[in-house]
Amino acid sequence: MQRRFRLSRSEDFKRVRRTGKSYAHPLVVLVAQASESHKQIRIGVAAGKTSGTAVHRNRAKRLLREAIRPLIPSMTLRLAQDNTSGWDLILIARPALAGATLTDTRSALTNLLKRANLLPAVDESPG
RNA sequence: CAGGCUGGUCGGGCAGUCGCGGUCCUGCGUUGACGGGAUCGAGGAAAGUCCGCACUCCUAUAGAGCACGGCGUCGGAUAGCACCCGGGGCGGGGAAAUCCCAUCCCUCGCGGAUGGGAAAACCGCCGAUGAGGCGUGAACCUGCCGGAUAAGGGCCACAGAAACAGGUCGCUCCCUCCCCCCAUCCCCUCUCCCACCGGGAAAGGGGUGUAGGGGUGAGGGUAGUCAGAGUGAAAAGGUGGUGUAAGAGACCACCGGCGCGCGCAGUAAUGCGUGUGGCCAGGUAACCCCCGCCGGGAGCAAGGCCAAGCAGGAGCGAAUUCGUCUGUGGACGAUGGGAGGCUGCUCGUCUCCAUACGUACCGUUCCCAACCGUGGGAAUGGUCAGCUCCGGGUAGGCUGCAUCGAGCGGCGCGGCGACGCGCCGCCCAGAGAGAUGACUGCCCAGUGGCGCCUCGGCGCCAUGGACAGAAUGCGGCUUAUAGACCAGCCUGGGGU
RNA sequence: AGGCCAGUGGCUCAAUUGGCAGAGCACUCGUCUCCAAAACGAGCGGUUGUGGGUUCAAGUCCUACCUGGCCUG
Repeated sequence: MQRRFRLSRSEDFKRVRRTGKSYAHPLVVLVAQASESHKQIRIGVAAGKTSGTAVHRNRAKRLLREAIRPLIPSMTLRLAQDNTSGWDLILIARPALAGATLTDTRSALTNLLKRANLLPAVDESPG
């Protein structure tokens, strides 16, 4: 995931965390909010101190980025279908993510994105 | 072969696919939220932040004093360092294996577990060289380091007479008093001898007590003394003797410690030897303190630059008439005027202002009323178009900041070493919600299982790689770390 | 990045100049009660966060580490 698709501003994080809608999973938490200022998907990744030391925090964030990377084209397709505006997403790692594999994380993310109505429900093979 | 210690190196490798960040180059009928290529991309600790620096600001080549803090054996190394290197002193640790014995267990053997012990030689230490004693004695590792004579203060619980110094108990000496014993003297009784006036000897009892000797007890002393006094972590050198009224380093022999002098070794700390002196010299300075040395403070979220905006500050700053309506407070319109925007300037156009300053608004102080909110009065200060200049802090962008450095690698030389010098070669991560990841295959250590035999090797299968992620940089230290390899040293056993 | 503080029984806290680790609540047992509660009495419960050091002696002093919390911009 290239850097320009990432959420990086501190005020953006605050706004999404305050007004966005959240979806929880034992491995990860998704917070999503529609945005009118741009027409794309921006994704921020966070791992708190409860995730462990710096090694574990970095590993959790890499895992989340690698897991959501193949799901971005489906989401853009879905947004093109709805002709809606852009979306800001935040993925927050939970402590159990340290022992998870890539496939576990990817299925968890697919589940969350379908619940958030950000993936085409008909498409059963993402990526 | 088994085990130990120390030092050093590495910290999985190769290939493929997808993905991320930096730099450079590059493509275009589409200059894009576009594509392509090359190259580079975590560590020995990046960590903790315990020290020392570079660099930046305060703020100026941080210079002096005080306070405060840190450090403190000697020499060296270094830009610097308290922790680096090499010495010195004092202290602590130092497995197992081998042999023997005891007990227990079992698959009964040259078995295992636990506990205890270990000769000679050699070595180390104590002991004047010795005799003797102690030690299964190693390699090696590790903690600490100014001053408590001869600046001063504090503290040393409990116990103990006493915690550092005079005194207490005690031991002596002297004086006084009481008592006892002995000797002298006197008297009485009995026995024996000479012998018959009597004398002598011995035993027992009593009395006297002046002078004499000894002992016990009590009281007292400007007396001597610290040998002894159960305690305690610690009690003023140790052992033996001389000596004395009693004692004591008071004196003597040997030894221990400290100070001073000399000689030798060493740059020095210090060590060894020797002479001498007096034993007055308890511990604690990781208690205050004294001596010597060092330190200005803050930190890359330091600091610099940029655009916009805001708080705030300073300054400039114009003043006409006419008409209509009216509740006479004002409102509207016109004319010209003022300030500014658009522009390089003029014209033009647009916005705002205007006798507006008052029965306005905002504060402060005082008085009155009121339960409060508040209201009334007085005094006093400020504001009332707009523009110009200065101008923050935070957030944002650029920078500091990623190639020139206390830099890295190799070789050689010097040094025990930390390290230094010379030559050659190289440029080596740089983000900013924070890049180095994921998957697959093979190999390499390691572990487990199975099979084969020459009994420690081979083959197959499965499993499988720790601690940990740069954020201004660097040098030490500390802490975490699966394992692998190399070198040196030491102990024990076996073979030759 | 820098600075500061704390860690003591299950919980909340004391411990003066280094000198026998304590209090309240909780728990257990007993008295009281028909039974509880309350009250009263007794008891249990500690490697003072961990390691090393100084000292005769460490909760206290020094040092290294671990955990938790707070402050500044």
